[in-house]
Amino acid sequence: MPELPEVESARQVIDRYALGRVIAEVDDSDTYVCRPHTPGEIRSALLGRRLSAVHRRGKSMWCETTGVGRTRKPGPLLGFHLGMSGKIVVADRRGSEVDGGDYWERGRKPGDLRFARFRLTFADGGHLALIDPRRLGRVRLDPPVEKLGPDAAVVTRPEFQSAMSRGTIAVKARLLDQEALAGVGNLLADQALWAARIRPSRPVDELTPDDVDRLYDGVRESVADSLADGGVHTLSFFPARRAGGVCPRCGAALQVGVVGTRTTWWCPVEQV
DNA sequence: TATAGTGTTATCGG
DNA sequence: ACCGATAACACTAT
Repeated sequence: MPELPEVESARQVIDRYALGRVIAEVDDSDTYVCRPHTPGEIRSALLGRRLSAVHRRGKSMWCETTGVGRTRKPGPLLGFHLGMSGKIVVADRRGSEVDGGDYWERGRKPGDLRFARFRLTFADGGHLALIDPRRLGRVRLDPPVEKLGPDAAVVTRPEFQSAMSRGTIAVKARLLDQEALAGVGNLLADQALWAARIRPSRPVDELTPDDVDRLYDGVRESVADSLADGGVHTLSFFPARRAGGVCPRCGAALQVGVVGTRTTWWCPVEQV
């Protein structure tokens, strides 16, 4: 289930395997995943064009599109969000697939399009599909990416300080706010707060400048590690995050609760 | 068998 | 304006 590193690997799959191919057909019939568009709206915007570039900010991706004519006229942006169960697969003419890695959905067999909620068919016979059993993902034209905060992989310290200022909300809830900081999900948030030794329920207005500094380091380090190691499952705090789990540093029994509506694990001894 | 879940968005109430 | 809670989505893992 995707967080920032999994979205980045999906972006790389599109970048490497889908760019430049001409769009010959579009299945945008899933009205929930393609909301607020009506069926055929994305199709008619994309037919005959090609994907020319792909970007990521936080957990959102979008493709630039261009016409195939001499002018390569820029067209609408095609946005993707993987939600909680989404996965991008790109296939060649023979149906042979590549995807962003085996990070979830271990049971799915390559080529299984049962849960394809959106599909571009290319003129060469291959396709790009969003596989998404729970339909929590999203495909839309011209996604509002300008509303997102700075990307967690490249956010600067001053930007982060600004994102953590104002209000009284729990620090974990703020980390999860994609308009404040884009790309931190539930697991990365727990990891970063554990690394910084900060209790997830601490109100942001009670954080000291030193707390914010350590949290910045924790976020950057957690994101960098998960990007380097291929996903949030590789994070050091992840294995402890279960019933009976103990703090990997001090061995204390972890505490579990709900913060910012999400299940949260933390070390009650070290995270104060 | 029952329940929780690595996400987002909209809405309601305080 | 801010914040917490809830529902919706529909499937998988435990």
